[in-house]
Amino acid sequence: MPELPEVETIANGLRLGCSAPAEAAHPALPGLHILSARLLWERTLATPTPAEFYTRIAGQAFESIGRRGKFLLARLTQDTLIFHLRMSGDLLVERLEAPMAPHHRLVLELEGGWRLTFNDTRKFGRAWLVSDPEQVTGKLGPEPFSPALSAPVFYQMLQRSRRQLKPLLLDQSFLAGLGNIYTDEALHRAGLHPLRAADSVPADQAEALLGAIRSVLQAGIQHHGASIDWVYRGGDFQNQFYVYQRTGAPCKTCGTPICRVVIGQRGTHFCPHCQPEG
DNA sequence: ACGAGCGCCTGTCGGC
DNA sequence: TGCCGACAGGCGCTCG
Repeated sequence: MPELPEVETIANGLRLGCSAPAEAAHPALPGLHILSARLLWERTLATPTPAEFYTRIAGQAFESIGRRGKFLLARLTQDTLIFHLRMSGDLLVERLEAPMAPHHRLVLELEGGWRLTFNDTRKFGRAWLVSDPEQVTGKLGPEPFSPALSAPVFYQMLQRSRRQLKPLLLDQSFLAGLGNIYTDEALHRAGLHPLRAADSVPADQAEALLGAIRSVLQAGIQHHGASIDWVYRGGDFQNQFYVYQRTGAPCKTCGTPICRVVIGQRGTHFCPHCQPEG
């Protein structure tokens, strides 16, 4: 579940805790101490070595929870613990005595009988424990909601690239946080073809694209993200899709069947009428 | 500088 | 039923 709105949803849950359904209730992380760590799949930990990780993280406490692009950042007493969920990662706060679900890859034992678990079916997710988060997030492009990212700035960013819009928007060093779903949805809202060359987009359409990116991400966050397949956390943005996974279905705007093509090895969905080429 | 291909993993689904 | 390929919300690495 790992695009910006899903990571934001998970970060909010860890930051604020949850009291609602009793079986999912858990405390907020900030303030809680980490007693010990256990790695169940070694490659989940990008850095440091497991031995150093265990000794360094024990005794630290969570201070704050943040997000940068698709990275979730947990600021600890001394270091920053960073997660990237990739395709199937998830973070859960559970009772220590609860049975261990399949696919748990990293477990932090917390004070008060709780544990933070990183669950990741496909094992693509990664964790880092670093003193400076820039070591991990340093190459990311701007945050989509950054006030510094004005329409003229975004237009200039597009002008500097001749790449196709779809792969460019997926490039995290260009803009941080978009993935396959929200890119397709944003391009549809902006009426832009995914193969369109970035430097061919005029200023007014660049502004519309930035607005579409922000509105689709905002809608995703308001719906607590999208829940697809086996990964379900209560989000329901999947019911709001206009193009993603709607191949052959009528466009909600004009009725034309939605097309699916492969661009940069990623399934890409668009309306050939609302998003004309050139 | 860029795109294509592949590796990393597990699971589901549709077709035969 | 069983097998097999395609596909999946990501990204880093090669190689042209």
